[in-house]
Amino acid sequence: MKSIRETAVSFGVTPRTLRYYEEIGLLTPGRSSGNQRVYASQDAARLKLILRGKKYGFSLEEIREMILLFDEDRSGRKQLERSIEYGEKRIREIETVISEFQLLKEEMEGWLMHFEQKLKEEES
Amino acid sequence: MKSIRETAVSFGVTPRTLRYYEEIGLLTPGRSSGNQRVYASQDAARLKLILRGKKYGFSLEEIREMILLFDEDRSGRKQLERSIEYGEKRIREIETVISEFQLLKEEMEGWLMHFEQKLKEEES
DNA sequence: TTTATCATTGACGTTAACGTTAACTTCAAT
DNA sequence: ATTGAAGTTAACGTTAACGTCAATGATAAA
Repeated sequence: MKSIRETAVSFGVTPRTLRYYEEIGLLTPGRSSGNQRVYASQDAARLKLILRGKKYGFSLEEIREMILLFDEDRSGRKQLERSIEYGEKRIREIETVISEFQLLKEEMEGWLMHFEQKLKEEES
Repeated sequence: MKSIRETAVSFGVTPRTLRYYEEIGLLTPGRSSGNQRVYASQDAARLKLILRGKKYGFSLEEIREMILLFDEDRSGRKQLERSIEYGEKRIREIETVISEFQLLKEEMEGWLMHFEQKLKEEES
């Protein structure tokens, strides 16, 4: 059971971020006798999931939808499969970005060779 | 020579976007006798560059800096060496981005497996 | 020439994801 | 018991990248 600051520090975020995530329904930590937030391991696990999702370019709203679908639909797996498909679509998009960057890199290398050639011409 | 709407439509953006890009110094189209913006092929080329940069996740500010550097390099032909140096730096940066994206893709596949595993647990 | 669009500048509105401040309350250590 | 750090809610502030008027001028089609 950790406090809000301990949790925040261990995940590299601010307390405000944790309160905000709770505000939009992404986290639901417990409360102490004095009404202070207490974060259990399940909360930490969910936070880890959220931060990973963010890293992968999902908006908090998208992450919320995926988590809610998962929570609400434990018996019906149809929605869950759709969540997975959604993620796989994202992966394919990333693959596209990678290949485009590779193209850009090759373009730039060609552009550079043009100048390197000019430089050599001036040396001679 | 195209009007603002023609240009916007052909690039899939709105006129507001083009005015905004001009406002922050990303585009500098000419003006007609009646003070209306006219977009030449150079402007279209630059717009293409901007949109490609956006697609790769660069902010407009980052794109602005890159374009300014690019312009400096092109006008100062005496600084060929520095141009090449800059280009090589950019290529190394792009290589970093590519490898980061590849890592991201792998991690994301792991993230999805979290859901897929839960799916299998429900099956049993 | 008269519409019917289209364009211009200026200014305020919008959304996401928090930051910041205020005015308290609770906790931990002395 | 006191004090200083940390927590609470509520509400307003911030930034990027435009969206959306409003008032007015320019242009193209019939």
